[in-house]
Amino acid sequence: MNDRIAATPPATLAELLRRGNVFAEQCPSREVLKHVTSRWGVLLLVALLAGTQRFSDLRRKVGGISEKMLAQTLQWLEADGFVARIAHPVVPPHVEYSLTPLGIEVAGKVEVLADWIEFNLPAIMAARAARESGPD
Amino acid sequence: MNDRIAATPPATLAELLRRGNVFAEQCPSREVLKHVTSRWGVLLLVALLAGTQRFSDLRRKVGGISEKMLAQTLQWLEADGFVARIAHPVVPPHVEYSLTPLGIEVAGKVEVLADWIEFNLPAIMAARAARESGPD
DNA sequence: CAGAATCCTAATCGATACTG
DNA sequence: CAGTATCGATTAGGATTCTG
Repeated sequence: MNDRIAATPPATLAELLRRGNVFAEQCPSREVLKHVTSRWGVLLLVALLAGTQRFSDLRRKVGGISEKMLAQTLQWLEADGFVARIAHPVVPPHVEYSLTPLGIEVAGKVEVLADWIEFNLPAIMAARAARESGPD
Repeated sequence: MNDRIAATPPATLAELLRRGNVFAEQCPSREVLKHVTSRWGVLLLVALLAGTQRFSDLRRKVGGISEKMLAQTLQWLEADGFVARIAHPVVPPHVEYSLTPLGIEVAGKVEVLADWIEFNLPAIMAARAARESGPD
């Protein structure tokens, strides 16, 4: 990755940002992060934590997702090595999606974030309300 | 929140997805998640972990961000209670942004995710390469 | 059933210019 | 300096149709 900032030794994204470098946008990780944190990426990853599922299962489970977005997001995640796709060559096509070991890990991180937000929603909404009415 | 699924007792997003409900899209947490995982939201949160900073500092530090997006994203995060904005009423305007306690927490989760990706990029790229050439 | 292809709309983003 | 306003370009995303 980042050829031009390769000199910086042990740099996580966080490190880079703290230092002031931050042209990490030309780094592949930006792309991966985008897939993972995309609207449907988050939901699909968490949904797939429940185990192997078929295309239509996911479509039903995730809800408002269109076929197009489902297919596209699955392809992103597959290309990133997070999702494994297994197509059974039977007459009515049967394809199963599951998380790879790598995918299980990211999905875990995403789930932590999503759950934190869900859990802290009351506090968040409270802070929002307090700001609106309170300290004008 | 979610009036219609209020019956479900202790439901995290993950729980909802695993069960098959998942119409969490009409839930405020979807919005918060969107702000937090947005392209610039991620970067700003992590950047702000370094401490209080001014508008132009953030603009410089985050890099490719436009003024518009910086202002907008900061407003989102402020409205969600993650960022505190302090404007000093001096002649050349001086405004400082920092994370609230709540913001420090989410930023931490986001940082974990971002760092995981950064750290595992080699493995991700390897998986990608292997799939392209290998098991046709 | 799984998905590719097409078309189309609405939202997003970025650059520029302007204001207090 | 710290924004807001506006506009054009890009993109995400949805609905529909078609195929193996």
